[in-house]
Amino acid sequence: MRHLLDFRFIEAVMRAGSIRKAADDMNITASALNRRIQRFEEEFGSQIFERLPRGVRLNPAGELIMQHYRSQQSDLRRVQSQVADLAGERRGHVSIACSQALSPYFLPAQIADYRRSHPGVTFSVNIRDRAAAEADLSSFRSDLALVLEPIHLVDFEVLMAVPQVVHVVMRVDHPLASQSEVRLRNCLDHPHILPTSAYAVRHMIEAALSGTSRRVNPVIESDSFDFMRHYVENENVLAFQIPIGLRLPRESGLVSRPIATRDLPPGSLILGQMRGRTLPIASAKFANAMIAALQRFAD
Amino acid sequence: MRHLLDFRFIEAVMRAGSIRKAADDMNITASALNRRIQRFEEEFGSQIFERLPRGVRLNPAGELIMQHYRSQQSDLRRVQSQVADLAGERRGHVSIACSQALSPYFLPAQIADYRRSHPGVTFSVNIRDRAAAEADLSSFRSDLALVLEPIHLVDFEVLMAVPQVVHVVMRVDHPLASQSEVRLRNCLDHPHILPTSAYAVRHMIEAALSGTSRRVNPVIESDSFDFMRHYVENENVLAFQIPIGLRLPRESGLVSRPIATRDLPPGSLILGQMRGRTLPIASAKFANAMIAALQRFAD
DNA sequence: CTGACCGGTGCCGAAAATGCACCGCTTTTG
DNA sequence: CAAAAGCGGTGCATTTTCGGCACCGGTCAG
Repeated sequence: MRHLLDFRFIEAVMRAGSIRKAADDMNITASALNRRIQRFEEEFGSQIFERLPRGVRLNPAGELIMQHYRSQQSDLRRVQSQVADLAGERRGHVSIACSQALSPYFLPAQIADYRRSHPGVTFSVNIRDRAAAEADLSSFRSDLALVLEPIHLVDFEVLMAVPQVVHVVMRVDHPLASQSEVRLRNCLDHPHILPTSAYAVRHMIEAALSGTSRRVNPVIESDSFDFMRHYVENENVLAFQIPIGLRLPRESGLVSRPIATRDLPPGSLILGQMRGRTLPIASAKFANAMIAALQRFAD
Repeated sequence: MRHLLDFRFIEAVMRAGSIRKAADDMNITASALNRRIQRFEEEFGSQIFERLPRGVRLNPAGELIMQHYRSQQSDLRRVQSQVADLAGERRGHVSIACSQALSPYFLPAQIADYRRSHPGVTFSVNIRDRAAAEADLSSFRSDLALVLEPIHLVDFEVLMAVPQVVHVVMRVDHPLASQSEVRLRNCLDHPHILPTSAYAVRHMIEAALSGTSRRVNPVIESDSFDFMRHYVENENVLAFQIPIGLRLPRESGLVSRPIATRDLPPGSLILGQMRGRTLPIASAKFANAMIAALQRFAD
């Protein structure tokens, strides 16, 4: 690195014991080297070489300078190696803002899978509603966002989108469980619970009802899909969730059924970044891995 | 020092958020600065800035570079101070981050005393809350920190610790003024004012109450102990402060009483530096002087 | 004394850095 | 939708810096 050039010359002079010999070693003229030394001493504020009749020798200040140089050198090597690791994606950090639906199954599996091949990469996962996720992107708090039906799409650059049909979650003994697809209005006829209006599922359902006379009438509102999932086990109500956030084993006593898409158009689960931004290597690579996984999920 | 020039420019760009603004700040043209950045990135082997539509922003490699720069800067200052000491001139600079309680009496007295015997030594005093003080240490903005109850990050090295019993400050006509030691719960029964939660005194009181049903209920919250001290003169409320920050002459009309230590354990006033760092001569010597003074204070 | 070797300096040309004008692009503004 | 304003980046002429050459004064070995 060029900014350490003076130190390299100083080191050469120290080793050679004279400016002329060092100049010879470094393939420059003695006068040029001499001036470098003098200029350095002047701006450092003190001599670093003792002038002897037969050459020069480091004085105590010079010893300190050399010590400083070595520490500087080693720290720079450390930085460069860290950066190299960063670029080689053996190391790095990925920050991602995502909807709650991704938190139980999809994202843990994705990250674990990625980390099996890139154990040096670390992650920040922030659960955000769709407004906050985009805010995180534009304030650089997150590199990536994986959100259902984001709001603005202005600062938001879509990397991948997969449709998600909203499902209704209920106990197996619920009357609607016998149907393979349920109508939205039938859901509203039964007690149901809904996320708060900050969440896309609520927004989608209300948008679908906007042209009709029906309105939602939730017995419980919550900002936690996890809570709502588990509440269904305790009271025979209907909850809503998208398939990527669902995994209902037989022993859970719960089932999910898709809502007819003519009642409720599928929402888009969108992976995005801040528009125009060049992502860190690790984040870009992880985004590619997720795109592939979402592709498989959509099929 | 000229060899750190590139870093100074990089720092300017980081702060300004754009090359053009930084060029303006540094009194060169944008093209020259632009080329400097590009040349640096080329010889460093990796980009340092993300290019955004509205400017540039440090990327992770750039963060590492800046960290490297700060450490180099501080180490160079150390070397120069050691050299100055070598040359027999007692010069140097001490930068210290401290809690507000130190600002009225202890630190001015300490510094004035030190400067009587070392008039060539200059000082920077930065009042910081306990989180910011440690941040200053690790970013090399301060050599020393003198803080009540620091958060104890890993890279904080304790040089000296003295216990400080929290005192309650009130007017002489306050009902509690007749007691030589007051119970914390009695304080809460009277109108009281408190520092914001960034400060250790607030944190200690809330921690002491955490196992109880009592809560603080301050009529005023402030980040200025000086303001709070003087507010007590205007309304008959209780304020809190540690003894090192207190000196209440009779004519002030105020008195202070210790809070029972079984209610509120004493906090530790801690002098510390960044772990593993070799301080400049001036700072190390001043630290020793302060250690002696704190020792006397504790007795 | 002499020649070899040393650090240091004046001068001049080469090289590097800078300033200026301008490009292509995006965002903001009217 | 067009104009204006900012942004990073680039070609070119100019200025500044740096290196090479010749040379000086001093020390020292033989």
